[in-house]
Amino acid sequence: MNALVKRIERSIALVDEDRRVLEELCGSSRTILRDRDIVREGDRPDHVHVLLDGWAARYKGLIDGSRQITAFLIPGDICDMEATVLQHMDHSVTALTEVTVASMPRERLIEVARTRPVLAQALWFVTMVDAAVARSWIVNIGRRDAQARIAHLACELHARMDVVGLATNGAIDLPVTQNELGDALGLTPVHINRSLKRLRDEGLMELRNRTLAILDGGRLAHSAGFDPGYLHR
Amino acid sequence: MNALVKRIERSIALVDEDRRVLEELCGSSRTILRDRDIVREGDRPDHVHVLLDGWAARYKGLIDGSRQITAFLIPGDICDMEATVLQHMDHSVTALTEVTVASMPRERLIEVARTRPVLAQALWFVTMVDAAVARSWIVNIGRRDAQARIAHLACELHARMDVVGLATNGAIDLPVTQNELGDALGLTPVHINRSLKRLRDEGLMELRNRTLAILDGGRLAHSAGFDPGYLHR
DNA sequence: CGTTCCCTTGACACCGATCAACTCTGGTGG
DNA sequence: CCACCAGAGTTGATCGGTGTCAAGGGAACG
Repeated sequence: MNALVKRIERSIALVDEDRRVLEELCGSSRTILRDRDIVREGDRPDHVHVLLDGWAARYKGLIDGSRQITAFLIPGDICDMEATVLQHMDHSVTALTEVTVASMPRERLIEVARTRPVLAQALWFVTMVDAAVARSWIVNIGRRDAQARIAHLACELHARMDVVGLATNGAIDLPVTQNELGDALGLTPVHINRSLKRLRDEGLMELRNRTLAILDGGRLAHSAGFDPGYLHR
Repeated sequence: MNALVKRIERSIALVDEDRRVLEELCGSSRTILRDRDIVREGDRPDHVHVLLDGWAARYKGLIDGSRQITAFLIPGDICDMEATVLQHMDHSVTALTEVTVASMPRERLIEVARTRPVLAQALWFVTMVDAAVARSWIVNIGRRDAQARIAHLACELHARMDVVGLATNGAIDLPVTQNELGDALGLTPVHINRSLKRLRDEGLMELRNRTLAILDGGRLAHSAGFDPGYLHR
């Protein structure tokens, strides 16, 4: 089943007709290769993309060639809601793995939002959660040391994957390199590596073979100061 | 004139009736003292607050007693749009100065959004810009050193104040302590102070008597890697 | 005229960056 | 099947930006 629908129905009751309209909106999908951009800064896409499978990342590039990832996107996330109301994208979204995305025609989406209040509310909902996650990243990067930052991100991703049914008893697929983690957390890959080792040595979590295992969720969340309220499940 | 209306009309054309409805929504206003919270984490406010005058800040408190500011709010900004669709606030908003806020009844706001598509679009617009600013803060805190961070924030605030007509040739009122700047930028007040001194010594900007003077906008923006695109003016 | 914030400055400690080398793994082509 | 190679992970040594601690100065306010 469509990950977006699944995610929404965790929080908002849809009638059959809503669900049908939503799934029809996501009708046409295509696959994009790893390291390809799904949308790029400056674009004004006429379709809004929904991630159906795989991992993607929002990022902004800096003049010195580095980049900062501002969000990890998992199935059920919307890549470029911005495109509906703003003139152009102010950041890019890239595929971290091979992904499949659905394309919702922009005009049709706007019309649906106008004619089906519950779906409009659902779109508001996912947008606001997205913003809440961004704010929590500011807190994470601004106030926590490397180890807690990684731990907090692990908790967030596990919780979000759980919502769309992609978490199996304390483990998720996390096909993200240490380099990319560094770009997301404002740290160097070297330091990511050292901090992962400490988390592993302390029996809190383990990232190996592109899968993240939560070894002690309670202590991990505590050490990260993780409070899932902002995810609004 | 209402700062929210002014801000929206910079980007979206309103007919008289839209403007009238919007100003009526902002009809009842009150003033709140400095250091008082406007909304608090966990609240489910039945009114949505618009900042009409003064400065406020979104923040999240951490267990160790510190806090991270995730946004500065200026006239025309909405404090708690979250309240319209989510169960509860995931962060607090506090008054940095004495402020005056308008209270829009939640239900009435939702009804207006449903019946007046242009106003709905306007609400989307301010929400998306808010999110874009949050993402740019992630980049700022994640990738720039102290001096560039401060410079970038200065550029952002000047640009935003300009939109609502509160910037006068390179200077804005900025009634924010160095302590609060530290809470916003993930730095200690001591280091904020040193970095402000360097910015002053290099003739880039000056913060004194609660007013920010941009001395050399070009070099300041360059040193900060500031690209105003994300503000979508 | 004292008190309270806020700003300022110095000395020192430490977290994370940088630079560099090596290992491991999976994929590719001879 | 094996040799090679590129990307990713790992680890050590050293450097630098920022935090911490501490003390003092200045302005607003009762």
